[in-house]
Parts: sequence; structure tokens; C-alpha cells
Amino acid sequence: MSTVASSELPKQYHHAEPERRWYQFWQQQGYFHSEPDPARKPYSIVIPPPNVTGALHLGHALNNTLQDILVRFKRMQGFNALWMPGTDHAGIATQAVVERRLLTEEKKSRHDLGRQQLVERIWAWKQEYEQRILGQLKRMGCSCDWQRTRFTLDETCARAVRHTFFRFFEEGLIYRGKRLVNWDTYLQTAVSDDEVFHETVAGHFWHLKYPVIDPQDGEPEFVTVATTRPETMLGDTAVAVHPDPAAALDAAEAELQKKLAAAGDKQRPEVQQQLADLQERRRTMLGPLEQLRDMALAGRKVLLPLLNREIPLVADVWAKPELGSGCVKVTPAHDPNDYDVGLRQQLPMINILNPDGTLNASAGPYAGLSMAKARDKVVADLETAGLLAAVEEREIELAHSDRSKTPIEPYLADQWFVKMEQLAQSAMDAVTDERVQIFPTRYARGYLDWLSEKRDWPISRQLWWGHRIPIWYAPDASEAELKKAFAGRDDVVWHRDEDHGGWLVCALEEDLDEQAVPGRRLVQDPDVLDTWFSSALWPHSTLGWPEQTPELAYYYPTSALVTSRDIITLWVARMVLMGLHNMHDVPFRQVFIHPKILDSYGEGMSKSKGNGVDPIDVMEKFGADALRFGLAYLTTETQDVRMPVDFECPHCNTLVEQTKKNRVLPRVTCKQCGKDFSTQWASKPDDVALPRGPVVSERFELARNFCNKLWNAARFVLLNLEGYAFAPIADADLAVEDRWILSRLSSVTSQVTAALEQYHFADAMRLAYEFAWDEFCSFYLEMVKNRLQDPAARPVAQQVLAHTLDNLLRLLHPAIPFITEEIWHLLAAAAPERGLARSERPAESVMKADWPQPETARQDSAIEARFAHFQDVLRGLREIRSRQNIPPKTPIRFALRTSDEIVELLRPMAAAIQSMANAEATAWGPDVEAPPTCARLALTAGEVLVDLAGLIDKDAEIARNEKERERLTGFVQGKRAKLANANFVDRAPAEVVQKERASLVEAEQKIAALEATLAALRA
RNA sequence: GGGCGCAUAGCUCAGUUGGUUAGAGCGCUAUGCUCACACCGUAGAGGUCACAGGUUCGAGUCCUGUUGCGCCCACCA
Repeated sequence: MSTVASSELPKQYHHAEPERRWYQFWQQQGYFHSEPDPARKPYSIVIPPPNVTGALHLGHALNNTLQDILVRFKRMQGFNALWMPGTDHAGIATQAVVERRLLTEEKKSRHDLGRQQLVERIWAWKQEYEQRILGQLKRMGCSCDWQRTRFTLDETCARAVRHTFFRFFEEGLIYRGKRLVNWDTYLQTAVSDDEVFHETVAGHFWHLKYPVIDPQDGEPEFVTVATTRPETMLGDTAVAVHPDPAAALDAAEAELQKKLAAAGDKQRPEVQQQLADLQERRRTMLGPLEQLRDMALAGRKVLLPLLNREIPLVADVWAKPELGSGCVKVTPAHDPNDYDVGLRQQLPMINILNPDGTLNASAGPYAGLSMAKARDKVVADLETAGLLAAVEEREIELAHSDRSKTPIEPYLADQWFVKMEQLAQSAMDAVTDERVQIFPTRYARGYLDWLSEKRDWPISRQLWWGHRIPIWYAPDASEAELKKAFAGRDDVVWHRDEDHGGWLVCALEEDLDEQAVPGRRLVQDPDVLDTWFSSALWPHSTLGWPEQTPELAYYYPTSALVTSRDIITLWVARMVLMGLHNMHDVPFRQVFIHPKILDSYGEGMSKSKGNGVDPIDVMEKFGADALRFGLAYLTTETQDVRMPVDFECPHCNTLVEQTKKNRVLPRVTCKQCGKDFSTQWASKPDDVALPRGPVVSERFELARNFCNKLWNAARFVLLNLEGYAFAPIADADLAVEDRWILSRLSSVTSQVTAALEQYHFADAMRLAYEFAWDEFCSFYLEMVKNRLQDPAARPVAQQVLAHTLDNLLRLLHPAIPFITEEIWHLLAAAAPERGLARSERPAESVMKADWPQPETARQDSAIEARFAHFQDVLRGLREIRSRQNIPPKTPIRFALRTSDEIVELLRPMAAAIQSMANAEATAWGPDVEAPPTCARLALTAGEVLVDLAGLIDKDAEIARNEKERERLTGFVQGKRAKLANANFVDRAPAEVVQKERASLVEAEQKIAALEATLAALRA
């Protein structure tokens, strides 16, 4: 690698070129690749595979930054570190994106293309976005082992899926059954509960009257039921009433009484009103409801209007007497609750829908209509028949499919399920007994709660993009025929198809031929598996399972999983249970849940909202290191990260605030220059033609500035390394500032290490930042300048400088890999041999360097205390200079009044004080005389007295001293009151009391000094 | 409805087991282009720690309640 002469280094760090160069270098050197090596300890992470639906945003950037920090950190610590990369096919999400595009651009549906062609289109899409995603990760500096890149739909993963399915099926953990599912009529597939969102829309509440068949004396002619979806009445198979209305009303009343007791003053009237309403209801409706209940028990029926079907009255607890009419229509095939009623009451289940959302033959005269049209017609027909009792306006929560954004219809369909009883329990145990640790620990609760429900997992999706279910139907074959056809094969198993008769045949790796059973036709199930089925296998499938590979033996269980909280249940829990089932061990030992990145409105970033930020934009402007450092710096334990973002106008570079309004526009007008620029939404040619306004956030300035500071510190070091030669340094040769910076370096090294081990990323960044900026740059570099001019002192100074920078680069490398590598090589050229007492050859790359070990022997509290006093004196002198408006170039003289002990500590710092504050000490000691005209400033332990002969601004000095006196007087009053409190003096620990007394005395002394100063100034 | 989290300077956030009169970065004011860095230095202004109670000698920190915000789960004929 070529290096630039240090004198040619620019004053500002330019990130673009080094980022490209070093990433290429690392890849060429094969640094990211890991092979099993029993002699070394492994450290492994599998990436949460990004969906190939689209490009990555800042949330992904955070997720991957943290993983790369961990991997680079562990690699430097000597672990054989593997970061396994890959992407997720994201079944429904990807298919939906491609189908939507197909529709908008070509006005075609998937059925126009057919299964094979659509899948080809999706593969093309996948290629494009996978490239983009992997490119984004590389640009960020991610040190993934790219040779091992996997895709959840590739051959290796497919094999793992087949084996898992086969074993589950063999063990009876997978079954098929008719279940009410969330049906997406647009995509024509079932979607899981997790893929459904609710939206409040204006709707109606219709009250329908069903005639009672042959009402007897005293019996009502109608029962009234209410619904928000009147068209579903076509599938009604009963009307329910509560079996014990009195008891139910009692329970409801008891509930309200409880609520009343707990209610605050504000809610009380409302609860009282509810209670009164309930009591009124009991008075008027209990009788009628009991009568209906008796009719139900007697097997009486009502007539379903429009279809004129006789349906029974049933007694079921689902009908709540405290709500509505107390009666409820039961549509088992189209409502989850009614489905349960249907099972309990053994009611017929009538499916009135076609897969595309139109009504089928069961809807009689309404067949062929869409749900919406059917609704209008049903309502109109009921009204004509005089059976519409009332219509209310009402806001309703309507379920929508997350993927197609169309309303969900509950729909009865054949689906495949995984039995969760045992599997869930095993995953719960793994967390309970801490084989898997979750950080922060509070997230374990949600994980356990969700698993404890042990709800069976619906795994079939009526899609074309995904792992095809390896089941073949043999409806008319006999078991004898199967036995004969598959004799001697252990890769085929079959179970009876309980619902439909015939056989379900599962094949392990090879698909079955239609003619596999002579004379019988086998038909493969058209469905694919839920995308989480393959992601759940990720930690072991990527390592080669079911093959017993060396990788699997070496890297599994993986060390850590880094992910965000919204997929703890969907993904993390399922990986644990799959890992336990297939590998008999947990998939990872630790899980770190990181914050979410929110926009300035507190909303999560997502593509559909338009508030997603492309990390490339941020990197273009600030650099990959700044992106990474900035994100890690924000990764605290508790908080989500709020990130206000702006467009940067490509014409005039000013920032245009991103609002809810403009963030979804294809073009935005700059307020500053009035010109238009395009955004991520641009699709029309004249929009696309405009220069693009990248989306950035000022929040990365801190990190960008930090990188620049580090760069300039390095520049300073390099400019001063001329003539550098290594020679062993004895501790006695070290100057005070050397001992101080080495002491601090040791402390900071152990603190940063501990923070990273505990996933306290923000702490680690803050510690390194403050050490680099406030200690190394602001003090050490300033102090060492004098010695660099002194030929006798120069060599030791150079060596400590190079050594400290070397260690700092290593501490920072996991977070900011590019700039540290760039400087590392510049430093290697200038100082090829480093170290203090012993010579050390720098590694060929900082990536391969050892993680710094704290040299605890160098930690020196006396030196650190001395520096505290020194910094105190400097601060005092600078403050007086500023107050008095004395220009920095004007030298000042000062006396320091403090104890002999501190004088001894500070005397060696005189030269530093001279150079850093342009101030000369004229006298030191406990009894120094104050110059006749002087500014005084109290320190922690003493006082600086600046001779102001010819310089003084009396008024400013008086004002400042008065203000300080006022502050101290308040302080002293507080302390006196505290110490006069017998309770405090008696009960607080003696050392606390002692500390308070000392600080009181100190403050009183300071006040006395101020009084004297003021008197002198006024004289 | 159940659960989790949050509320500290204009903005974005730190604040260890309770212990001197609460910190950082940005922004703001003043000032300095001093030979690493103006993406910088120096100094300054700026806070009833959401509100109300309680525990304690002592509360930003612990407890209870209230309000507001965010998220997860369940459910609403």
C-alpha cells in the first residue's frame, strides 16, 4: 500500500477514497474469511438476513454496525471470528412487491404470467436487490465472510427446510387441518396474524331482525342481532344467546363495581353511568333473554332471511347479555369467534366466499357479487323485507393485509400447522435456565409470554415464492400400494389424510413423480411455507445442516445474535425451538436487542412511510466511519433513537426539513434557492431527471467531526515523528504527561473493553471519544509540544506519542475501521517499530492487530490527581483572561496560593502552563502575597492571583466577583442548614458528614477571599 | 383490556448502588484563522429533572398515583 508523505496530508479527512481502497485490501487479504480451527476459540454471528424486498435503511445500518463492531472486536481479541452473511426471500413481502409492480407497469396479474414465469420475475428482482443490499453492507465496512453468503431459498437452505419438514411430519409435529385464516383476497393467500394491521375506518352497525319460526304465545316474533358486516349473514348457521344471562350480568356488574372502586375522581361518573345502564338493562332485558335461552334449549329455530334457511337458536357463552340485543348471529366460516362457537355447538360451517373475495354458490342469489356489492344488496333487500331494525354510524377497526393493504376476510381453508406444545416449551426452558441470555433482560418477558400460549403455527401460504411444501396427495391410493411403491425407501413417509381421506405423502429430498405410485396420480400441494420457517433454521442451515459439516461442529451454537425487538417472537423464538429440535442445542448464547431508529415524529422508519433513510446518502456526506460511530454512539440500553432528517438541496447544499408532507413527494422545492430536486419517490422521467436530494441527518456531524479530530491528531503525530527511532524506555525516563496519558489509556482501555463485552455500545463510544478528544488531543498533544522542540526530550515524547496513538487506533477500529486503518498504515511508515519498554512490530493491518490490554501497573491515581489540579489552574487562568478581555497573545503573570503539597505537584507543570495559557507563575505557596491589583479565582484547593497591573477592567472584575460571592453564599447557607440538622449529622454516614463540613469550610474561605478581592478592587 | 418502555437545557441524549447547587453534543452569545484541526480553540448564557403525594437526615435516582408519548399482545357481534 502506498502511503503519502505526512507533510502532504490534507487538513480535512477525505473519507471516500480510503474507504474504497481499504475495503478492497481487506477482501484481497482474505481477512473476513474464517475456517474452522480447533486450536482457536470460535466467535460467530449470523446476520439477520435482510429481506430482498428493497434496499436497507438506517435501522439496518444500525443493526449491522453493531454486529461488525462485535466481530471486529472479537477478531482482534484473538477469536476465530465468523460473521455469516445472507438475505431472506421474505415470501409474501417480495411476491407482493413484484406483483404490485407487475400490475402498475404491465397491467398484469400473476395469473396472466403463471407460476413459473412469476417466480422467474421474482428471482430477477431478488438478484437486483440482493446486490444492492450486499453493496450497502460492503460500503459500510461490514466484515462478513462473503464466500459463505447464503440465501434462505438457496439449495443449502432448501435442503435444511426439507429435512426439518420431513422430520416434523414423521414425528407428527406437522398436521393439516381446516382453520379459519386471515384471507388476503388480493394476493389470494392466508396471512398470519403478524401480517395483519388494523385501521380505524368509518363504518356502520346494522341491526337485523330474524323471524322466529312459529312463535308461541308470549314469545317474540323476531330476534335482533347486530353486525358490522351484514353480508356475512348469508353464512349464518345459528343465533346464540347466553345460557345463563343472570349470572353473566352479575359478573359484568361485579366487574364494574371493581372498576368503580379503583376509579379516580375523573372516571367515577362515567363508571357510575355504566353501572346504572347495566342495572336498567337487567331490569328490562333479563326476562326476555331468559325466555330466548329457554327457547334455545328447547331446540327452537329462526328463519335466516333472504336465503330462508332454518337455523337454530343456541345457548352459548359467546353471546354477551350486557351488549347489544344480547343475541348474536353466528357465522362460523367467516368470524374467528363464531368459528369457536361453531365448534362448540357443532354447527355447520358455510363458506360463502371464493378465494378472490367474490361470493360463491352458497350465497344463493348473491353468488358472483363482490363483498361490497353483496353488502349493499343484502341491506337493501332486508330493508325491503322490513327486517332492518336500525343502522348506526360507527367507527370500526378493520383488519388489513400488511402486504396488499386490502381488507382481510376471515376464511375457512385447509392449512398446515406445526404443533407448538413441546417445541414452545423447549424454547421457554432455554431462556428460563439462561442457556440463551437476552440483553436487555426485560425482553425475555415478552418472549416467554408469547411462547407460553403455545398456539400452533400456521406454516402454509398460498403463494408461489417460497419453499414448496413437500407433500403429495394420494387420494385414491391404498396403503398397500404406497408400501409397495416406496419399499426400501426411508426418505418417504405417509400419514392418513383425516379430513379428505386418502394419504399425505412426504418426501425428504427428491420430489416425487406424479406416477410414483403405479396407477395412481400423485399431486403436490401447491402451497409454500411461511418465510419464517426457513429463517428459523438460519443459524444451522447456513452452516450446512443437515450435513454434519466441520463448520457446524465448530461455530454452532453461535455466540451472539443482534436484532431489533419486533421480531423476538417471530424469529428469535422460532430459531431457538428449531435449533433445539434439529441440533439439540440452542442456536446462540446471547441475544442483544438494540434500539429502533425513529424519525422526528417518533415513528419507526419504513419504506412505505417514506421516512426511510438510505445509509448510502449518509455515507456520501459524512463517511462510513461517521455513520457507524454516530449510530453506535446512540445505542443506549433503554431509549429508541430519534433521528430528525433533512433533505440536502443538491443545488445550494442547504438542509430542507423533511416533513410528513414532503417526505412522500417525488420532487421537493428548496426554500433557500427555490430550485426543485428529486427524491426516492421520483419515477416520472421529468422528476428523475432532476438532481437527487439526499436525505441526511445533522446527527452524524458529531461523529464526522470526531473522525476529523482523530485525523488531525494523527497528522500532528506524523508531522512530529521525523527522526523517530525505537529505543527501550525506562519508566524513570517518562515525563509527567507521559505517565498521565498512559495511566488514562490503561483505564480507558479496560472500560471500553468492559462496555463492549456488555453490549454497552454508547458507553464504549463515549469513553473513547472523550479520551481521544479531551485528554489525548486537548492536553497530551498540547503538553508534548514543548518536548518535541527539545532534542534531548524528543525521542521519548515521540515514542509515547506513537504508542498512544497506536493503542487509540486499535480501540477505535471496531467502530471506525476505515480511518483507523488509513492512519495505521501512515503510522507504520513513520514508526515501524513501536512500544515503550519492549519493541513491538505493528500488525500488517489494524484489523489484525491485538486488542489492547490495559497496563494496570501504569494506572497512577497520584498523577491523575496532579492533572486535576493542573487542569483546574488552567481553567482559572483562562477564565480570568476571558473575563478581563485579555487577548491570548498578551502574556500574563500569576501567583498561586495553595498548599506546599500541591505546589510540589504543580511546579513541574510550569512549562505547560506557560505554553497552554500564556501565563507565567511568579510565586507558589501557601502564603504568597497578592499583587496590588489582581484578579482572584478560587480553585478546588487554592486560588490563582493574576497580576493585572495595566490590564484590569475593574467593573468586569467586580461584577464577576460579586456574582461568584452570591453563588457561594447560597451554597454556604444550604450547607449550614444541612449541618444544623441533627438528623443529618446523627444519621448520615460519618464520612458524608465530614465531606459536607469540609466543603462548607472551603466555601467560607472562598467567600472571605472574594470579600478581600472586592475590597481591594473598590479601594 | 393486559404488558413493556419513555418524559432531564431550544434540539438529540447521558446521569452507576440515593450523597457537594445536574452533564455532553448540536444550536445560541462573545472571542481567537497561536506553526494538528474553524469539521477547530477559549469563555459564557441556558434546567421547578412531566405533575401530585410518599419513603429518607438527604430523591433526577426508590415507592404510589396522575398526565402525555411510543411500542408489543389480546379484543371489539
